[in-house]
Amino acid sequence: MKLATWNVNSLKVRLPQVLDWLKLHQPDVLCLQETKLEDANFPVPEIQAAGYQVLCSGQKTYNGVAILTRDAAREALAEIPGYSDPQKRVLAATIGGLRVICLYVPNGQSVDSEKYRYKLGWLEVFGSWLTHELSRHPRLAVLGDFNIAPAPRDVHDPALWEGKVLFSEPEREAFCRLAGMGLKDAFRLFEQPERSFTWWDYRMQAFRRKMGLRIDHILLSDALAKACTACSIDIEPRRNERPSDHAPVIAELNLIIDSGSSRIEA
DNA sequence: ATGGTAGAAACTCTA
Repeated sequence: MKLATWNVNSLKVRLPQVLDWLKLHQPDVLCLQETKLEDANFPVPEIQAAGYQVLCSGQKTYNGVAILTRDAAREALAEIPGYSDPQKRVLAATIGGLRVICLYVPNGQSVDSEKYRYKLGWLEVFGSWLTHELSRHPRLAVLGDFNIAPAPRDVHDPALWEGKVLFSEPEREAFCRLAGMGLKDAFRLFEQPERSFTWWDYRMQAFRRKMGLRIDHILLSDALAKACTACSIDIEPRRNERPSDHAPVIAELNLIIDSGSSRIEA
């Protein structure tokens, strides 16, 4: 089975690209971020026509997450229990015995900003909830835009980015804390090309100049990491006309979803 | 020196 994540930066603009991508890659699950749509305006008929069911939690203008899934989802949750946040950034669902969490971590703007403090606080709260989710769901995957480059090799110019938002030490520590809960960075389970990134700023021709960061991730619990056979970044959509500034990330798992019995078979 | 581009929305904010 294939799990994927893509920050589309407006689903309204990117819907044709998403439909093309679904057809080409046929993932079992696709997590979307920055849909920027209220749920009432989500393009459900178009997604269903492509063979996917929709779970979404969105708002006007900013943020918004969704999970597109071939198989039925249950136990959907659109907020971290006990943490009321008007910003729609998290969506969890159980799909055939697999717990999937789609997330859009706050960007943080700059390290001296109120938004940066919100980001670190958000990660703290998310981490506590994740501990609880992991205790209930050994087969768990967290996919999304983490807005954190975990290591120097995930940044085109680590010296330039040192201490900057997306690569600052407190953010990297927060990422390590999540990974330390028994989650594996699927991308780093395999040998990868150097300078592998998932986001390139629209400005200064960053994509053409290969000035990117790897900030979109798929984290897998140990049980799922053992079944993971590949993980890659698909940079092709970043070459499109009117592209998202992010590329999709795909993980392949040697598992079969059995939605009838909600079990997973190796 | 704080640039630049894109999206949504509404003359600005967020990334």
